[in-house]
Amino acid sequence: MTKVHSASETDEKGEGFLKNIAIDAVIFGFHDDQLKVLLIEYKGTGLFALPGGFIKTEEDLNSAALRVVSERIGLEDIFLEQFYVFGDYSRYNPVQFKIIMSANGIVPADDHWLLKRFISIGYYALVDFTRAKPTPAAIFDSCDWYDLNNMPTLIQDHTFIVKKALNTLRSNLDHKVVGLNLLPQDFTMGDLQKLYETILGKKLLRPAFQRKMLALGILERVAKKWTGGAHKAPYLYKFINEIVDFSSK
Amino acid sequence: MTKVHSASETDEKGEGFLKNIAIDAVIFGFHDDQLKVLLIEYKGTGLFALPGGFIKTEEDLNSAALRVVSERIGLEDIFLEQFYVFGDYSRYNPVQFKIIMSANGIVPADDHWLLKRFISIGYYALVDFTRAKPTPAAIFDSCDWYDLNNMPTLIQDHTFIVKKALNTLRSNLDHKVVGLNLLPQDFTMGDLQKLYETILGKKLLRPAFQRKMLALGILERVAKKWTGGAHKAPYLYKFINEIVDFSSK
DNA sequence: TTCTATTGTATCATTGTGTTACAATAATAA
DNA sequence: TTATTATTGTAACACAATGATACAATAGAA
Repeated sequence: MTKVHSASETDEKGEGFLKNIAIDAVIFGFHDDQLKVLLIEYKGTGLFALPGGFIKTEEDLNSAALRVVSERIGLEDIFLEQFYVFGDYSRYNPVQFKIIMSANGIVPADDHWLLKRFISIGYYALVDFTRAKPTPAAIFDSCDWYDLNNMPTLIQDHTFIVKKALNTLRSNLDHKVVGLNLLPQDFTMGDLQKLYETILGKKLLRPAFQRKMLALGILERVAKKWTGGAHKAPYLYKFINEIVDFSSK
Repeated sequence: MTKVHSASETDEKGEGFLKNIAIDAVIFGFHDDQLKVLLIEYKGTGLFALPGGFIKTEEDLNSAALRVVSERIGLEDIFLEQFYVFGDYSRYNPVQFKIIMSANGIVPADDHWLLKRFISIGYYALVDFTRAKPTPAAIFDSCDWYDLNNMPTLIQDHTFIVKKALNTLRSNLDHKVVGLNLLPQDFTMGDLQKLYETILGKKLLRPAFQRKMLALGILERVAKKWTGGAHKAPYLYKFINEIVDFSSK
């Protein structure tokens, strides 16, 4: 939920946005053998949250989600997918939003639209860490990457939302080509394996992993090789085309 | 979308419900070797649609979905799961709802809440056909089962929603025990195989199917046998406990 | 008792995966 | 130049899962 970045969103009635519906985005990156999540911090509150936003009156839901994510990281080519809708009544807690608005000099009326109950549609995004440019909105103190297992406390049920997003990512690992979106253009088989191991939270056997990945037929060896340490140079790979889902196999 | 069954839902402002959010339910049943879907017909319009409803102000989203489904089939023990949120702006078409309301003697003002744009949260349900009791609401002419591949034309994007629900069901077939919810208490291995074949839309090999199902360890042989034709009597099985998801395997 | 249709399962081939082993190689050091 | 070392690429084997065929068991009908 609840990036409040434009004048219209602080409007008492929320004209121009759909009521009672928010989008929360779990944006995953991968760097230094760590899964990262993008979090924002509301100005002057010390409150951390997932990036989020609302749906404009004439905007497609998925477009709204893409807008919310790309505003935060400055990229357009993003893997983005709905994973769950969070709609328990117990999520409803207007107090925190009063604090956030107060810290921005807004004293909302009790029937301000942002203090109403919201159903939140959860999206998860996979982005290339090396190209993403975390960009805070006006009412954020910060917008940055955090290690998945070293996050600050988040508002509402956002920690749970991250957990659920990770579970979705894990179970999609067999069906979708995840690396395509989390790794730079070229990468070694070791890089890819590290990514998988980090997402799954367990070690994989190298020969079996390599054999399986090559058998998928979605990797292409780039003729170039790596330079670096005192050992055999690994191949660099890239993904062949835009095949993203191969669940039919 | 858009079962209009209580006085409050025809209220101009939609007091008591969340705005801009609807629930659409794809309720699957299985009978005569056919997958069935429950459809409703709006009174005096010839318009067919999925059963649906809205979320009460203090109601959990999933509870609302359960309420919507159980009101239609009179069962409480239902497998029910979110599968997608339909939120394209092109879904928005208030004309059909004017027709539906007119046919019920309501002439809505142009800003009637039901004529606003709705985001629809799609749920699919699996129910025991033999125990379900399709029950129309006051403003329906009918509420009945239809063969999945012989449905009438549906309003809005409801045909697409059914298609997407079926795809979800198919890809969940490996992870969830589907038969538990679509078959009566006791069934033969042939019944179970027919169900799988119907969902997947293709033939399966009998020995492999039987071996795999038995290996899952979720079936229990009921001592009784079948009586009927001029051949060996099959065993009757039932599902052991409430294991519904075994994706950890 | 014989015949027929269907069920339960054994069997074998093929494929996929876990595991170990080892040759190939890129830098460094002798 | 040659050995050393760390890592990569892949062969090879064992084992499990699955596709496919075959056949014995059996319930009713002829």
